[in-house]
Amino acid sequence: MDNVTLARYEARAQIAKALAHSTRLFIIDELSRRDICVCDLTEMIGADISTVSKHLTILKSAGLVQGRKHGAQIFYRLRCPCVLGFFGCMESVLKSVAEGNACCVA
Amino acid sequence: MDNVTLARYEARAQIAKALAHSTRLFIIDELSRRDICVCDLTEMIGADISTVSKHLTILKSAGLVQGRKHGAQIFYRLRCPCVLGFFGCMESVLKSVAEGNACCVA
DNA sequence: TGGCGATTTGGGAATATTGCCAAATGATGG
DNA sequence: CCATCATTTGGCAATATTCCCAAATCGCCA
Repeated sequence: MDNVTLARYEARAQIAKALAHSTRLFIIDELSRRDICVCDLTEMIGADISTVSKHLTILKSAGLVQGRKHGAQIFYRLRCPCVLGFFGCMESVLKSVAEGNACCVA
Repeated sequence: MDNVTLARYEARAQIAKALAHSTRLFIIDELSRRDICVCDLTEMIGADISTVSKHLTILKSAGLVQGRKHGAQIFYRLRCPCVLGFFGCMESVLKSVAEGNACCVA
């Protein structure tokens, strides 16, 4: 695997890593419904606000969300709704594993 | 976030984690073209065979690939081709980040 | 059965991630 | 300017991941 190819896969892996945490998946799911500020997300999640902020930083670095200032608050929004398609795929995988049968065909 | 909801997100995160490594993304990409045995994958990747075997174990535990014995070799195959859709999404994200414009709309 | 090639497992060191606290920064209104 | 609320950053301990080597296992054939 040459360096260019490797770099391509690492860039992709960075996005997958951003999705590889339950809290961040929750955030994306909620942001798919509406834009939410950090303090509201923090309350929903129940973790320290600095923890939530760092999760948002990871999602932002991956290009998945975007922050927009509104007064002292910062509202986050989903930048790439296509990731939601992946949620559906994850559900089919989980379902097929649970049932022991084949997975989605395409 | 109640426990049931959390468990659901953690199950999904497990799948995202399986995709969160360049080597494993490479493996999935190759397996989308044809079934390949561990030794061939090892040669393509250029890592220790035990490392490749562990990557395959992670993908298998996530329900993404499946091994099939053929003599002494084990051929792996993609169990859930729907993950390939995520590859396309990752490319749009990367492209939109590079160009600084909006991402995929759906 | 014995030996060989293919694969997995165990173990451990290097590295990365997670999540809290404390402190710094930013924005707003008095 | 000062106080206050919202958010980010720094730092650190706990935990998880990665990857090599060595050893164990598995399947086949002589």
